[in-house]
Amino acid sequence: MDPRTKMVAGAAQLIGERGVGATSVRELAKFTGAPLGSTYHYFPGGKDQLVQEAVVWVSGRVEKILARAGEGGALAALDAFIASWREFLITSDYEASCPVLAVATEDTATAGPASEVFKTWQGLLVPVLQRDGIAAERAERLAWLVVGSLEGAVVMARSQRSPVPLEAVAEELRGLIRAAVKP
Amino acid sequence: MDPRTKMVAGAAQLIGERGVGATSVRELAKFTGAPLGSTYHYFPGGKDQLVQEAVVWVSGRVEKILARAGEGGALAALDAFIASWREFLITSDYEASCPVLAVATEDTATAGPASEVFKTWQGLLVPVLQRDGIAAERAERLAWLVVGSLEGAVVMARSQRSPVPLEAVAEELRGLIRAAVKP
DNA sequence: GCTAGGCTATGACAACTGTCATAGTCAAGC
DNA sequence: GCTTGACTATGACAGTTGTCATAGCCTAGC
Repeated sequence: MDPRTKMVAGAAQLIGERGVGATSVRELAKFTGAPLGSTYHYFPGGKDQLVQEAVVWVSGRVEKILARAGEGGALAALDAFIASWREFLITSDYEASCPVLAVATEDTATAGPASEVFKTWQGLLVPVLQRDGIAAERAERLAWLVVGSLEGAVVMARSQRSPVPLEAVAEELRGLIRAAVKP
Repeated sequence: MDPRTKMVAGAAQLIGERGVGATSVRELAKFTGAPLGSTYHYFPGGKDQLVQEAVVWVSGRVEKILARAGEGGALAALDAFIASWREFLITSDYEASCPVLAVATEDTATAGPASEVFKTWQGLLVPVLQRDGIAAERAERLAWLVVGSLEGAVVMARSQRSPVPLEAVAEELRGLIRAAVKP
């Protein structure tokens, strides 16, 4: 893994664990084994650029999951989305939450890309829901519910250090989508 | 309003707008019109204590809303919960999101109280749902969904600078609770 | 073998952070 | 009127932050 993207991935991880403010450039360099000097070689835009790239990097991974599973229908997309968050929480031992949400919560300088990411995820879900026979307006709403509730559930699961909030939300979401798709 | 609680309230506001890391003690003092020296007079525990008190202060307000509206049944509680977040977003002109979530997202030093707050909110909702005839396990899950999805929706609405995500989530939540209560 | 350029190493800078000590103010209670 | 104690004002501290300049390394390409 090339050192540049290792820094981006490391930034995503650290931001997910401690937020943007508590993630210093020095610490990130140490964390990824890169020299501090390299940071401004790879990222002339400084910390802001690093944070932004971390956000789009995370978004790219999620988009891939969503796009691939979307072909299998709404329930498959939902399950894949849920599973990826579950795995994310478990492999981090409930230390990390979504870096995109962390960025969106903090200062507004780098919040632009984060805002687009949320819209992108929601926008990816909408046609999948529609293809399963859900009306456009309802699909828009349901897509917001799925993205919003899972983002919220991840924070709460991490904070409780327990899978319960995520699984509860997942179960209700499944029932709701199943009912919306069926009739 | 006594200057001490003015600092607590100000901390809650600033944390909701910029996160814990980006909220400095000096800025908070200036923001609330209090002298810097007073901070450590009122809060010998330093910034951590301030952050913690801000979290419980916010929680107290929400608990009061939830408890009062809960007497009117599940739908009333839900509507009150939604309304309070909507007002929160509008009066801050979509600059603020939930301070508790901001704390929970960032460092783990002060995350303990935030974690309890989420559990408290969820726990307040459960008996209200049960009293409307929803089975215990389902009520637990629905309560997590309500708290989690609204927390998520607030972040996304703020980030989109638009009420759409919140209203979408609100509408779906209303439908779900209405259906769960009825039969 | 040598040279150019991507990368590293080191160190510095000004600004800011949380924290605290100390001295000063000022109103309430005797 | 005086004293006590809550509060304010000021300034300092050590550490950390983002940022960048400069000097060195070290590997491709000729």
